This record gives sequence, structure tokens and C-alpha cells, in this order.
Amino acid sequence: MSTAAPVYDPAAIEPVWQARWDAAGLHEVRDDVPRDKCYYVLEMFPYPSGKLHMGHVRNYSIGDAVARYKRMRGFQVLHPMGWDSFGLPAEQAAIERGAHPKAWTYENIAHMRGQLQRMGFSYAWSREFACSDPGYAAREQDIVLDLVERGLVYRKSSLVNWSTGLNCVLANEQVVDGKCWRTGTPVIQKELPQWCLRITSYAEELLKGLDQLQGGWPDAVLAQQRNWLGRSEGAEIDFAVDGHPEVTLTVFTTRPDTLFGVTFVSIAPEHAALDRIVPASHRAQVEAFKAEVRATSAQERMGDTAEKKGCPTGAFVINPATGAKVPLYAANFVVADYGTGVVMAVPAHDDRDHAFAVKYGLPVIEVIRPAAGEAKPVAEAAYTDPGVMTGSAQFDGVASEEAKGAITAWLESMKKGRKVVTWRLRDWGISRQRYWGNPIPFTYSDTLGIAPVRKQDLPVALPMDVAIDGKGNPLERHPTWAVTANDGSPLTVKGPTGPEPARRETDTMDTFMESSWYFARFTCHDNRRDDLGCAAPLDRARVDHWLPVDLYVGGIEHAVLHLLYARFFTKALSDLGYTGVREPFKRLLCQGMVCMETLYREGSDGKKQYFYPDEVEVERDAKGRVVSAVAKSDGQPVLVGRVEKMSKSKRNTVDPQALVDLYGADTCRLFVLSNVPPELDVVWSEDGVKGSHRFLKRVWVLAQEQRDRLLAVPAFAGHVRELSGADQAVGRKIHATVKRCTDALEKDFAFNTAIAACMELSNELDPAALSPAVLRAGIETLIRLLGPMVPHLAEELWAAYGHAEGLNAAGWPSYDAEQIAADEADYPVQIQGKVRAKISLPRTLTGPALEAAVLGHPDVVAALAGKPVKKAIIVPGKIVNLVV
RNA sequence: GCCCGAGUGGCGGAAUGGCAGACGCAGCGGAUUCAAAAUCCGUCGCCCUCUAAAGGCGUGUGGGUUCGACUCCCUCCUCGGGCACCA
Repeated sequence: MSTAAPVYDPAAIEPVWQARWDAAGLHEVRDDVPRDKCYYVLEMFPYPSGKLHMGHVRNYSIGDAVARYKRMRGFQVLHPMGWDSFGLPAEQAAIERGAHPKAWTYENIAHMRGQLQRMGFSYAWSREFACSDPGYAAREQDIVLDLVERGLVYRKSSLVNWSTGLNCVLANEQVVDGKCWRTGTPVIQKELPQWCLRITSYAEELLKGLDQLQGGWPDAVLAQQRNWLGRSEGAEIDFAVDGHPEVTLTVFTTRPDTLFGVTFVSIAPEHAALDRIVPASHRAQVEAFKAEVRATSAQERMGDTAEKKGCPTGAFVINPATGAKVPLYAANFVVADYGTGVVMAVPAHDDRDHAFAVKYGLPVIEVIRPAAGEAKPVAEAAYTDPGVMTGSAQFDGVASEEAKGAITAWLESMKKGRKVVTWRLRDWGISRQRYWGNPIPFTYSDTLGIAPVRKQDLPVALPMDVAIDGKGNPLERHPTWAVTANDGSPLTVKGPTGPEPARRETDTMDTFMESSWYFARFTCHDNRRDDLGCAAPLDRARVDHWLPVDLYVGGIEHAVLHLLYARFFTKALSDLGYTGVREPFKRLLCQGMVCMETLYREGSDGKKQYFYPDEVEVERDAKGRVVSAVAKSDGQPVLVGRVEKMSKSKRNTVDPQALVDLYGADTCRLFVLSNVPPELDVVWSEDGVKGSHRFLKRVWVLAQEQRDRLLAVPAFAGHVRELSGADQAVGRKIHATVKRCTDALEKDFAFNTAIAACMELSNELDPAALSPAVLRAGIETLIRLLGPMVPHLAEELWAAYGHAEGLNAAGWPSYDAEQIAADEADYPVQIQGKVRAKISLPRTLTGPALEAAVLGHPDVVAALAGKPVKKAIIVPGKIVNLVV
């Protein structure tokens, strides 16, 4: 026993195991195993921004622990990784430091791949690809052409959200509070031709599909998607325009029951019919109003702070129900592309209409009364609840909810209205005036006009010789690219009379396109060409084998954007025949953010100046509360701000690389899985990391110090009844711990409680108190349970205990529920709900025998102090509650 | 305004309707050390109490269901997130 046990040196063991796994191809996966023995776990792939941050580490540690756990359970696990590598920062880097986007991107990828490998994540690296790889981008162009054939791609000129910061179009969901989601710069409305994907034709299925995802997806995400789709049932009602028999204005309303109470109609200022029906007397006024609205930024126009303004158009429309002539107002709050862009106004039963009517002196007509009791007079406030119809001719007396259908049917019979469903969801504009993206494969020519590139002429590849200076689209300004074919000859298309010169579309695709199908491509990343000689984006057999993804792990910030597009794409790909799967992600786990305390000073201008943690000295009291914080540089006080998501701008970041260098990958992985369930935010703390490290060191030292003597005995594998004393207790604990870890991982991926269970077990592994066989069983079980989370340490120790085959071969330990509970059950005895005694009785006792034993127990008799027991609730093995 | 979530020690959190606070962090006491780091042992909800025993109070608020509620139901409060001139 003279040789000292090896010290825990992660830097020495971790790279060795990484190299071994790699050499053995341990994380590559076969496609020919029955599906029920397969598991597809995927983490949202990163944008290659340069280096890994703690958010990545948390995301990927969760996914990797699941992947390794499932492998230990005998599954073939597909666990791929790739790069969401098109996008703006590459161009930003080009502008700022002259790096070519491609070079910058692929250098970042190389560095980050190295970091992922150093973390020991078990990816099937052979399947890796980047979205900017010619192979992937080209396959995506194929898909676009397929979508064109199915009528899912169209071009329309429309007002788009234009980011003044990025000089680029944004999707609705990229506009946050009227500002660009990336740069925070104002977003203005600009008229531009756009390529659009008809996601709205899948609206109904996208909504219905959410029901099936219930239970597998977080409720918050389902709710957000429902919200976003915004299904609204109502009616379209046609209003004739007075003096203009050729024009009909159709309104959309969810309250057809209030039709008899319409006192005016509002129309979006941009509405196409407006110019035709405004009389000369009002033209100037309306034009001025339109100009005013147009000048209002999207930011001001949205939100409830904006003033509701209207302008009489001089035109009148006719209520199809009553024949009443009511004024038409142009109103700034009517949205042109929701519903029909025309709204019937019922001041008596709608708050906004009421306010508008008061402001412009318009009449209020009551058509619904409360079913019981009295409401405020409608002149004072709108009554918006259901009630009983009044002032509505033949519908009087009917419940308003019923009248909705009745009035719609009546209108339908007169061909003046119809039941309709509208959606908040808009089609997906995919055009971006950017270089570092996938070109949209279309051409323009004189006689053919706009035409898709023929499949055999794909791919449309990005040119490398571009000038990127932030002044417009580099593709548009490239001297030859747009008019040159792949072979270098002038670009032509087949016109009716022969080849004619053509020009390429210079817009590239929204990068959400790439992330909408990469999970499918991972199943067949090498699929090349089909019989027609055309590139086939997907191999249906393999896609259907692996999809849907069993577990998808990523941030909640993608709740609507990416996850809705990916669902849409999957349905579209299915309709194209590329897969039979219609929902891509069976289970979704949204991990919380990695947060940290902020430290700052507030300048006189209210601007915060942030400090890095190592620039500040923080003093705490006995309870751990902050007493004071001062900057090391000047000794002046610093404010301790709230805990916020780690970000460079707030200087509250920790570089995972530094952690790995100091503590090793296993400590880093363990920390981000500890203490908190994966879906909650985790607050980074140096002490917490040290705690994780301490635990691993303890396990290491215990296992290594005991190794030599334990190798002489086999691990205990019998029934705990054969044991006694501490051995038996620990024997039971081993079974209990395996059960707890198994349940935690199977049910909720609750790594925090699994780790807690492992710590409890390790706390009980006392070499002085246990027989070698039981100690060995405890240590070896612990090693296996920790395997998915801290694989390097676990493999190293597993090997040290003489197992040549590795943890996957060893498998996940099993437990026997029967061996967990002790023969004697401890019963807390409650009297009137308060615990007054604790007694121990054989677990085999039940029924009347148990009751007799309880009531006869001296401690119970003493606690009762002679009071008669009115009722005794005795739950076998659990608890006793006596009512006196 | 509408739709989701969440409120438990100093902190993060744990708990199929059955002993609230597992596990970790911080704190406190001690061992080791010349000293520190590291490590180890003990202790650790609050109140009352010299200490202890024994009590009492405790899962945001108020009520309800139940032998028994952190857990289920209703009310309100606070915080977080999402949506919103959407007709």
C-alpha cells in the first residue's frame, strides 16, 4: 500500500477519453436498428459566433447527458451537431475587420468544434454539416423549387418591416416593440417585392397539431404558438357603399350579433378601395390623414399608447341588416392586412368603438342587454359581455351568443355575409437583401419574366469575390454574378423563341429556412442524387426512420420563430413526399438561461457602467447578504444589480473555456446540471462550481483509495437480506438511488435530483463501516449513475475497477424495488394532525393486526394520555393519524 | 386588457394528498496547518428558553375540501414571460 492513489487531474484524463471515444467511433450510429431501440436527441445547433458561451454549455450538457443515458439503456442514439452558419454577424465581421464571411465563419466553426470536443459531448461527428456548406445550401434550393411547384412560394410587393440598422427586411416576429430584435434600431414600413412562403395554408394543421404536442412540449410554448397563429372565428359582412354600386366594403367581425348596433364603419387608410369612394369634398382631408399615418413609425403606431384617430371620408355605407346609412371613417388603428381592413363599429358593445364615438360625437345604439340585472347605460360605457338581443328586429329576445350564428346564417341566405375564420399568422417573407445567405433560385428575363431556376442548373452558388462594406446588397452590386451561369457563360433562360439573357435574383433567404429542416438532413446528411440526376434533399427511408426527434433541447426564445417554421416545413416536406412525418419534435425541453449578478455604477446621464466580477470586491454578512461592494481600482462603491442573463454588454459573463482549463469539462458539465431543474434559470456562482468540483474529487479519491483492496472482492450482487447493519442500509440505499436517478431522468430529465441522489449515496459510502463487497457495489453503482453527466471521470474510474468494456457496455444499473424498504416501517403517529410519536413496526403487519399494534404501542398510549380514539387512519408503511 | 408560469430557510432548490426544507451553496463551531489554501468532522427554518427538554409558529394572502394540503378547489396580492389598436 505504498503507492499513493492518483490525484484527480481532469486535464490529464479528459482528452485521453475523448480520443478513445473518437477512435472507437463510439458515438456514430447505425440506421438499421428497429426504431423502438433508437433514440434521436438533438440540441438546437449554434450560430458559429466565435466561441462557446455558458448558454451553449448548459444546452449541450443536457442533451449529452440524455444521449449517454439512453446509450447506457441500450438505445442506438442519434446525436448530431452542425452549424447555423449563414447570417448577419459574418457580414458584420467583414465590415468591421475585413474578414471574408466564409473564412470568418469556418474559422469560428473549427474553433467551436474543438471546444465542443473538449467538453466531451458525444456527437456523431461524421454527420456534421454547416448550413453554408454548398451541399446543404444546394439541397435547400431544391426544396424551394419543389415548394414553387406546389404553389407554396409566391412573390408579392408589400409593405415590409425594414430595419434601419441592418438595411434589411425583418419578419413580423423579428420586430420587437417596433424595433429591430437584433440592433434595437427603429423599424420603418417600406414597399418592397418579397418572396413569401404560404405558411398560412397550414395554419389550421399547425394549430391542431399543438394538441398532440400537449404533454411533450412546455405549455408556455404551446400557448405562445396558439397566440401567434391567432385563430379567430367570425363573419364577413358586406356593406354597400352609398352612390357606388360597383364597390362593396366587406368587414370582418367576431360580433355579428351586434350588427344592428353599427353606427359607423372604420377603414384602414391604406385600403385600396378608399380612393374610389372618397368624394371630392373630402379628398384633401383624407390624403392628409393618410400621409400623417404613413409618417407615423411602426413603433408609434403599435402599442396601446398611440392615440386613436379617425378622419371622416365623406363616404357612407349601408348596413345590410337595417338599411341604415352610416359614415365611413379612415382610422389609424385599423390594420390593412388583418381581416379585411374594414371594421364595423358598435360603440354600445365595444370599448374602443365607444371611445371613438364619444370623441367624434357619433351615436351609440344598444342592441344587447344583460340577461339579468342592470348594466351601466351604454352612453356611459360599452357593454361587452354576452346578453339578450334587443333593437335587432326578428332577433330580439335571443341570447346574443346564439344570435351570432343566426345573424350570420340570415346574411348568408341573402348573400350579404358568410362565416369565416381569420388568422393573425401572416405568410412568411423570406427575402433578405444580404450576401451571406442562401440565394433564392429565380431569374428575371424579358419574355419569361420571373422564373424558377431549372433543377439541373442548381445550385446557385454564392460568389466569393464580393465587396462587403455595409452599403447595400453585395450580390446586387457584383459586376457579373447575376448574369453569369455556373459554367461562366452568360446566363440565359429558355424563352419561347430560344435562349434569352437573364438576370438572377440577388436576394438571399431568411436564415430560418436552414434551421427549418436541418434536423431531417442529419438523418441522411450524405444523400446525393436521385435517379433523375437531380440532387435529392432527403432520403425518405432514413428520415422516416429517425423522425420525429425524440427530444429537442433548446432555448425558449425560439418558441414561435424557429419552432413554428420547422413545424411548417415538416408538413410541407411531407406533402412533397420527402417524409411521412408531420410533426418534427415529439418532446421539447426548453432549458433556462445562465444568469449572473450584475455590478454597475449609474452615471449622471442614467447610463449604467458595468463592471466585471473580478474588478469588484463584494462583502457579505453572516446571512450571505451583500453589505458593500467597491471597485478594486478606486475603492469607490459599486451597485450590485439584479441577476440577469449572461451577456457581454453587462459584463456578467464567464468564459467556459476558463472553467474547463481550471476545473475540467466534467465539473463544468456537472455544475450546469446541478441544483436547478433544466427548465429554470441557473445562477452562476464560483462557489457552486467549486461545490461540483469538490464532489467529483470526493468520488475520485474514495474510488481510487479503495481500489486496490476492493479489486480483491466481487461487488455485492445478492439480496440485501443477506446483509446486516450498515451493509444492509447501504445495500438498500443503492437500490433506492438507482430508482431515484432512473425516475428523475425518465420523467422530467431532472438531473438536479439525480445528482442529489448520487451525493446522498456517496455520503453513505464509508469505507470504515462497510464490507468491501458492499462498498464496491456502492462505488461502482455511483460511477455508472454519474456516467451520463461526468463521462470522463466515470469511464476512468470504471476502467480502474477492471472493466475493460466501458460504460455503454456496462449499461445503466437496475434496481429491485422490493429491496429498498426496510423490514421495519417507521410510522410517524399524528394526533389531530400533529406528529406526537414515532414508532417502528414490521412492514408485514396490515389491517386489524397493524391497528392493534399501533394502538397498543406504549409510545402511542403515552401520547394519547388516556384520550379515547375516535378514528384511526392507518396507512400501511406510511403514517398513522389518530383523531381523539 | 387577454393568455401562460411561478411564489417554500440567508440563497438555489427537494417533497405519487401522508414526518416540509432532501441535496448543494453560504454561515457558524472544531480538527489538520507555523500560517493559508485544500481537506475532514460537527452544526445550521423562525420564536420562546441560561442551555436543554418540552412547546409554539412556519411553504405569498384569505377561505374551502380532507383524518391529513407545499400539493386539490375558489378569492386576492406580488413577480416573471408571452400577446395586443386583431375588429
